[in-house]
Amino acid sequence: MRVKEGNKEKDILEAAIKLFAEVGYHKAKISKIAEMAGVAAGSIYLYFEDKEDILLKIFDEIWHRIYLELLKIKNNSNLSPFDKFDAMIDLIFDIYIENPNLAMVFVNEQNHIQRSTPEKFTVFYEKFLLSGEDIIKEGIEKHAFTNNLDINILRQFIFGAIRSLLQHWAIDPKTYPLNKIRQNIKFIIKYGIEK
Amino acid sequence: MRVKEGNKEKDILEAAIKLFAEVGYHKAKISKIAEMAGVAAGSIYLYFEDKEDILLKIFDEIWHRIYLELLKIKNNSNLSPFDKFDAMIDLIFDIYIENPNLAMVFVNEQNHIQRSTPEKFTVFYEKFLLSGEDIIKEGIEKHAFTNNLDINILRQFIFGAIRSLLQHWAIDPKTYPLNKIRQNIKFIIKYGIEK
Amino acid sequence: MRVKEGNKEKDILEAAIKLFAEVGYHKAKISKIAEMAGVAAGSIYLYFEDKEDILLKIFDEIWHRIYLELLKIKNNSNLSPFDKFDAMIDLIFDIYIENPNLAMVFVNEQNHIQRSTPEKFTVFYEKFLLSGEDIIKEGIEKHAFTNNLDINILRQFIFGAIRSLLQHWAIDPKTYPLNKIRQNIKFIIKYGIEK
Amino acid sequence: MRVKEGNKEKDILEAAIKLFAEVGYHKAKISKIAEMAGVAAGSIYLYFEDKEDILLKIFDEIWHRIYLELLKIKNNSNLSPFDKFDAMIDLIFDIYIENPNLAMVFVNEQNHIQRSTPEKFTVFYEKFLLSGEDIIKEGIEKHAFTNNLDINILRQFIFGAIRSLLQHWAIDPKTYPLNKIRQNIKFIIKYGIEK
DNA sequence: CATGAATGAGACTTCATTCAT
DNA sequence: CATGAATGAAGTCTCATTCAT
Repeated sequence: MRVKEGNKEKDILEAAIKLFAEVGYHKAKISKIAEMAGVAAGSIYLYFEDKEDILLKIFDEIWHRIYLELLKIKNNSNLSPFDKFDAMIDLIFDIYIENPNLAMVFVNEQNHIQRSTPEKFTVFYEKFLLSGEDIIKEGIEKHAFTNNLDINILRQFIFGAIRSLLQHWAIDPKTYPLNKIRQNIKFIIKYGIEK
Repeated sequence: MRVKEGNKEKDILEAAIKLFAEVGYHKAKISKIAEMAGVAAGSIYLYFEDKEDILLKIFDEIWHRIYLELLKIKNNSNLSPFDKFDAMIDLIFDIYIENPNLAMVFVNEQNHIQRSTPEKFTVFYEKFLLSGEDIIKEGIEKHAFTNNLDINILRQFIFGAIRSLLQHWAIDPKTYPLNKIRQNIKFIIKYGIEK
Repeated sequence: MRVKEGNKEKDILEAAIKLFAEVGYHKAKISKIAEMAGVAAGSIYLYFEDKEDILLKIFDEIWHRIYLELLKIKNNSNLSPFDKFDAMIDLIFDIYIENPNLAMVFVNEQNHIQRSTPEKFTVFYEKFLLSGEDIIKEGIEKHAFTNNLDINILRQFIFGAIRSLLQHWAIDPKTYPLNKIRQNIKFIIKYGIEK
Repeated sequence: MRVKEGNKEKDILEAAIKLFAEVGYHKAKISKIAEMAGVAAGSIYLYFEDKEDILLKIFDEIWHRIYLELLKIKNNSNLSPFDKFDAMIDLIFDIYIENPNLAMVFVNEQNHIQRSTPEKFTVFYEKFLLSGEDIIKEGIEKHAFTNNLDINILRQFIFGAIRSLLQHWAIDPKTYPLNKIRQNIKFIIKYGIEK
């Protein structure tokens, strides 16, 4: 009959996302996360192995959600390759509109965590990439997308660009309004800059 | 006996670039940098204010060089907008081909340092961005580039994409060969993926 | 439903003996003892004041049993001084044959607990020593034992030797088989090593 | 031209011996050792890997010294088996007379450290035991010592007894004066208690 | 009596930085 | 200028103990 049933882990995760977003993973102190989550410092270790495990679980959650959504898009036979492509871009944006702090953590710490403990990094990231690849492949096969491009490179190109822009939006939303970013990204990737 | 004179600062900088590339800024120890540079740990503080100052100077040097090169390109009236655009892409690539470790530091730590002490961050980065903007503006004015895009967004789009790809190349050069990356980037940005 | 009644304290004590034997007092965690005893961690504090109290009660039980047995031996007028001496040695061995883990705790932790909280240490230890002293005194008075020796020293000599050997037996029973140890101890103490 | 050359490590070791003797290894805090040694807490880690390494080095030093002395005794062809035996007992006593605190650490912590990290435990202990064995073997071969005893058991018997007595002496030197202990030990081991 | 989630004091250890030489 | 031993603040994590249920 625990009153807070299932809430402490979430509280900690949310506090961590907020603090990681504000000061970065390395400057975020466990004691501060605990304070923000309204729990004792030691309690964090009831839910997480160590500090890095918090970050790992943040990414696991993000990528799990993104992956599941992308799967729906990929398997939706009513959508054209370009529809799917647009939906894929929207997907990422939508999730981060919900939680701008998550965007910050996502863009700033993924490199760190992925290099630091690649073996523990969420499997959903890899699955997501593969599904994204499938969508692009389908576009090429259906002659909607050019076949002049390497899929690996294209994939990283797109996500690198998005990541960078989300980061700037999170810091300075006025110069980089989200809808404009979204439109611009879709436009460039489709048509390029050539007039 | 003046052979090494004036080299210590450079030695430290090079050692730092190497180590930051390998393990990241936060896990790089001053004592290790000193060892790699062949100087005493204390000597680092003769040339740099503190650990962050090393990173700051690395970025200052990079962006200074890039900026000066971009200025030449921008002011070269023999080049068409697309020539200038290509040259700008090449510029970044060329510098990192020289020093792959620099690429790693560049892509992994710029966010950190830029948010951590924005007031100290190199002025050349801003100058570089402005010059890049000028090149794009010129392209738009000369009706070479589309005017459907926001310049700020385009700029971050391009650099985000490049940064991400350089990072992947540094980790896994076989899957992401540099020349292919370069060609693909130029192609997408110009023409997009639509067939 | 009174089947287990009164057993929890014993369960905890047995679990503690096992764990203390395996990893030592300081590395034994209350939570692990609880798990091994099949009770909740908090329940341990219903039966014991604190962690040290568990150890105290283990020693209390051991020494109480040993003391009572020794009293019987001491007061058995049918036994010669050497019979009593042998019985005293056997007594200790017999108790530890029953429970090797107890031997480990006994030999490893007695020093610690005796120094840490001497005021709480079991009274039966002191009583045991006094009874042992009586047996030796009787042997001297009856001219069975030499009177060249200090009783205090002899007492510690014997128990130190036994403790050390029990410890080695517990770790490596093949090199130190219990019966051989027992015989050897009796022999040395009686006759010494001189041929 | 360091003033304190080579002294800090010794200061720390001596402070650690003192504190380990007083409160035991587990209750001894690094910060307290540092304070007693007159160094900063962090400085301890310039000389020792971690807390356990301090204990390891204490034992390494003790056993190294004992072993070297025992070697001299063993190889001294002027000594009879009993002379050698007596010298061996004296050896241990002499070293601990110099430093009673060392005796405490020796008797209280050897079990702990030997079980905790046996792979790191000093090699000199093993060498010492082997040399001690040789002396006993020689005594048996020369028909000075009885051949009714197992060497392994005898060896542990002797050292267990000595260790226990040293411990009591360290706690309560009046009841257990060192010379008396020494004499008694030699007597019992030679002749036993039988009159 | 029993539980076990929660606590929080406290320990070890790291490492950027200093400063006497 | 150069050194590198020394510093000590600060951070992560552990675990005996408590207490609301």
